[in-house]
Amino acid sequence: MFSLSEENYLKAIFHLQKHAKAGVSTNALAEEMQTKASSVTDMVKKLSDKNLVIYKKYQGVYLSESGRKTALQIIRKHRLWEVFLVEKLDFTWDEVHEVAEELEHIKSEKLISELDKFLDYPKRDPHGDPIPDAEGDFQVANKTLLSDLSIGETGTLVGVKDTSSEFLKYLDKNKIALGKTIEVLDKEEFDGSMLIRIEEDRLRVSTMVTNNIYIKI
Amino acid sequence: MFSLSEENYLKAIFHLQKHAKAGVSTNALAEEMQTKASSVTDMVKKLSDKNLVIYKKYQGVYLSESGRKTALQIIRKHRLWEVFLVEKLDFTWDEVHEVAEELEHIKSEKLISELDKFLDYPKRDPHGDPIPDAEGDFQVANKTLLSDLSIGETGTLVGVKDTSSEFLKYLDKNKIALGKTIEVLDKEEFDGSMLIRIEEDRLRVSTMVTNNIYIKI
DNA sequence: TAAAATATTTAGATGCATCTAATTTTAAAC
DNA sequence: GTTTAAAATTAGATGCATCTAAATATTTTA
Ligand SMILES: [Mn+2]
Ligand SMILES: [Mn+2]
Ligand SMILES: [Mn+2]
Ligand SMILES: [Mn+2]
Repeated sequence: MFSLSEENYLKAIFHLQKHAKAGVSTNALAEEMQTKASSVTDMVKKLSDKNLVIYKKYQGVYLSESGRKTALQIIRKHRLWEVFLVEKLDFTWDEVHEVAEELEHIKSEKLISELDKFLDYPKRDPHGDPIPDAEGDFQVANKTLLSDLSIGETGTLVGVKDTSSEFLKYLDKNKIALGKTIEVLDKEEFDGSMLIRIEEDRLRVSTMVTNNIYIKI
Repeated sequence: MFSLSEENYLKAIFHLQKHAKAGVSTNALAEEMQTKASSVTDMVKKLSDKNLVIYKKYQGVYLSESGRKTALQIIRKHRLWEVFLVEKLDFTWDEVHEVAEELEHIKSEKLISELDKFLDYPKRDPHGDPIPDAEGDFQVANKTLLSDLSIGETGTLVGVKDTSSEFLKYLDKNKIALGKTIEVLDKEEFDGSMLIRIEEDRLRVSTMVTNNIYIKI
C-alpha cells in the first residue's frame, strides 16, 4: 500500500497537526523526521499526489481524510505492539518505542485484529496514549499537565508527554508510574518546580518533569 | 545491519545451497527471488563485498561462515514468528508464511529472545521445520519422504516440503496434519500414487502429495 | 515599506534495488 | 574441435528516498 517512509511522514504530520494552528510547516516536519527541508518538500508532494495530504506551496501541509485514516491505523498498530511488548514479552515502557516503530509497518489486517483480540482489546498503550479502534475512533481523555495543577490538588497519573527512554527511566527510578495518585504539596514560584506526594513518597520535581506528565483530576 | 533485500537473498542462498552440488547459480537465485539474473549478479557482488558470500564470476555463489550465521538468524526469526502466529493469534499454518516473511526483518535481539521465551522455546515451526537457537544450531530430524516408504510401513508425519497455501489447505481438507500416524496400505506402480491410512481414514494420494510429506519412521 | 532574515522550494547529485538490452563466458551439441 | 545454445555479466536506465547548494518566497525588523 504505502511505503515505510510515507507511513512515517503521515504519522509525523498527524502528531504535529494536533498542536499546529495552521498547516504543518516544512521545517517542523523536517525536525520531527530528522531530515532536511528539501527532502520534506519532495515527500509532501508525493503524498499530495496520492491525496493523503492537502498541500499548497509555502502554506504548510494538512492531512486529508484518507491521510488521517491511514495515520490512525499506523498509530493503532504502533500502540498495540507496544502493549504486546510490555504485557507479553516483559519489555519496559522505555524499551518499546523503537521496536514498535518497525512493527507498525507490518502489513496484515488479520495480524492486527488478532493481536488486538489476544491483548483483550486494550484502550491505552503503556504510555497512557489511546489506541484507535479498527475504524480509527478513540476516546480523548480529559487530562491536565501536572504543571497546571495548584497546591493541594490531587489526581491520577494517566499519561506521559515525553516518551524518551531517559525520561521514562527517570520516572521508574523515582517510582512514578501510570495509575498512581499524585498530590501537589508545594509549588515554587521562582522556577515552577513542585513538591509532590506520590503514594508514600515525597519528591521535588522540576518543570521538565511537570510539563511532561498528564494528570486526570 | 543488513537491508531487507540482502537478508532475503541470504535466506534464499541458504535454502538453495542445501540441494545444490556446486555453488548456487545466478538463475536459480533469480527464480527463487522472483527477479532477473542481472539483478542477482548485482546483489551477489554486494554480498560478496560484505563478505557474506564467496563469489567467483560464472562460478555460482556460496554462503560464507558469517553469511550462514546471518541466514540462520533470519530463519530463526521467521519460524519463531510462525509459531507465534499459529499458537497465539489463531492463524492457520497456510496463513503464516507471508506475514512471517515481513516480521523476520524486525531488528531487535531482545524481541526475539523474549519471543522465544514467551513461546516456551519451541523446537519446530508449524510446518515441522527446525528452529535454530540463538547460536544458529538446530537438530536435523532424520525424516523420509512419504513416497520412499514401502507398502506396510508406518510412520509419523513430521513435516511438509511444499509449504504453499494450496498444498496446506489440501492437507487440512483431508485431515492430514503434523503428528498423525500414516500407514502405507498400497502403492500403485503405474503412477506412484499411494493408498494410505491416516488415523481412521483411508485415502488415495498422488505423488504430488507423497513427494511433499516428511515421515519419521 | 524596503531591507534583512528566515522559510521553503528547486536543481542537480548520490546510493540502493531493480529493469531491459547487449555482450561475454561457459556448456552442450554436432 | 567448431558451432550453437544457455547462462551469466555488463552497460545504461528508472524510481525511490535522500542530500547539498542555489534560487525564490514569505515574514520580520527597522
Ligand atoms: Mn515507523
Ligand atoms: Mn506509546
Ligand atoms: Mn523476508
Ligand atoms: Mn515454516
